[in-house]
Amino acid sequence: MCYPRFMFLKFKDEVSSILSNAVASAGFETDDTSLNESPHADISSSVAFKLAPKYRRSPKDICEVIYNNIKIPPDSYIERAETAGPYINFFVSRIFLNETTLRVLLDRENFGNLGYKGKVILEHTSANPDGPLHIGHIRNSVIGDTLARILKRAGYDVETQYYINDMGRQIAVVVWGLSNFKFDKTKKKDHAIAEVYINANKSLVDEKEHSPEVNGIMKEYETGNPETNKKFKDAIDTCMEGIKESLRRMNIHHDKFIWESQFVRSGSVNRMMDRIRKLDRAEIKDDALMVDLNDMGIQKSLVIQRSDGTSLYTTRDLAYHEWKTGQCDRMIDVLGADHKLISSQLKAMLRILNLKEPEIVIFEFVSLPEGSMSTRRGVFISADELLDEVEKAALLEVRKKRPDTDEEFKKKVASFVSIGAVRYDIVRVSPEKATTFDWAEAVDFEKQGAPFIQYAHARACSIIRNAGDEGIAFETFDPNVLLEEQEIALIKKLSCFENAIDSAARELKPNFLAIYARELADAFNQFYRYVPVLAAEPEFRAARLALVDCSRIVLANALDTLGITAPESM
RNA sequence: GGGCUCGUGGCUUAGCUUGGAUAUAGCGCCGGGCUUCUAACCCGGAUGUCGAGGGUUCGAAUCCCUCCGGGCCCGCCA
Repeated sequence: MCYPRFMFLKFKDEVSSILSNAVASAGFETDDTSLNESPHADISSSVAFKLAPKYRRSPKDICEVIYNNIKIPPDSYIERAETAGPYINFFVSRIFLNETTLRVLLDRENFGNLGYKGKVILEHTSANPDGPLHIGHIRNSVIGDTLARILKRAGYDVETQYYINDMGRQIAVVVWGLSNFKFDKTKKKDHAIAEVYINANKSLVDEKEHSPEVNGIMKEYETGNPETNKKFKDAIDTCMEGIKESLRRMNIHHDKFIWESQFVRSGSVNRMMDRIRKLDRAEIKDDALMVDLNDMGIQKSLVIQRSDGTSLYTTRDLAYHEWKTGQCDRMIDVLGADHKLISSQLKAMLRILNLKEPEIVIFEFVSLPEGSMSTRRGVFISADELLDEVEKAALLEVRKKRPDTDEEFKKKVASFVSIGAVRYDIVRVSPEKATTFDWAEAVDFEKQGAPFIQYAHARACSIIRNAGDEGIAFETFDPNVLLEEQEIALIKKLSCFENAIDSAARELKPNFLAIYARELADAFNQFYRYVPVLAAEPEFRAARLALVDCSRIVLANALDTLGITAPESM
């Protein structure tokens, strides 16, 4: 038996095509069927409004004429169409509902794969290795990792990269600091590096005579002094060990770590500068190489090469993107709002050079109630501290709610609940929203966050488990008996998973999926409350168990795509 | 000063790209529900000049303009 690949998306396509035909046979012309989601229907069209001015007739009138030309074939995903004043409302059919359940049970953990093809390189986090990740950095990490998971589920071959800015002044400060200040071996390594970095910065401000030493270190690294190289590598490896540990704790993995210095060493930065020098728009000003980007809407000239001949961050970033261009179909960079200007300069330069431009996902800053964070000044809340505190609060919660369980179970639950809560809180809000960190909110488990969704999944597992214990089978079932309002609402919601993945992948908006997951959990909880499963008559019981299994699968897929554990028990 | 961006009930927030039916949801508040598959749950209620003003439109939270407020950026830093 062969089921159509997409559920809700296919329904939408079918409505669109049937409506287009109806519009045409009614004698109207438009390429926009104006389909919208609506509380009044499964999908709704306001096409009559669009046609009204052109044909000088009332929307209601036009709507009526189009409606009379709608022909729904048998076996359609569309049950019926209705007019409601100027609107045409469409409703899904029994076939659609039945096939949705069968589709989920067939595809299982692959449900949601849209068959998109191509290689994507997604860069995220890329925090400077001068200290631990803080709560601003992990907004980048969580958005980036969730996007990578969404794109993977949609079918893309995704490679994630962490770009290590090892040639910046801040790393030179760390290297200088390591030979002048104590490295606290009792601390987690990235935190110990931060301590050195903060002390070094303080003394560089107080005792300005050390500043040339740092400049010297930087210069030696750019030219490639072996002894200096080793110092840099040791410092960075040390810090990255701690950063990777924090990322691992949050279920975040990078496929590759790319050092910006490799592009200097390989000569590709020099080749890039030579190539740019030959451009008509390039000019030498005070011995520095500049490019005029005024016609690209960027007033500021971009400096490509310093007057001493060395490269700049942007130049190296150009070489990095040139390198990526040859290896993928799409490049995505997740960057903080401070990179808005520089990323548009980068894109403009790549366009001029006829190279692939990255798609940039910008997220706004996370600040503390007292102001913005700074690793350099030591003003930040680390990801480790946040996770520790949230985990502590979660443990209290588990003790309260599951006093019957052993300590090991409680700790395990506290761990995945806290990580889920942190990830979900970050990913549920639009990246373009600037946020202020709030401890009370971070440790609040009352709100409908990740634990709400995880709990719905655990409930579904529990029913399946109980059915197994009682020897109740549901391999064969009749989906036609799923007629309760909550059952139908739940199946419709299951069918929208593909839609959620599709729009999140298309628009690079991970928050779409976060909202979907919450709505799915909501639909399942209502079903759970009103529709008995194990206590129902056998034919209903089998179909409902199948629906519970579908819910379990899609909840698990949604949680997995959000990088959050889908627990069997909590 | 210039550029970009955000402003939606007490708080957090969806929708804005592509204008359409009573503006989404959560927290908190008020009231109800555990002899029933895990109550980290469910149900009901109160709470909105969608920052302000103007414009376009049959119709604006959504598009345009002005203003106000917050954030970010404007280095031969990264």
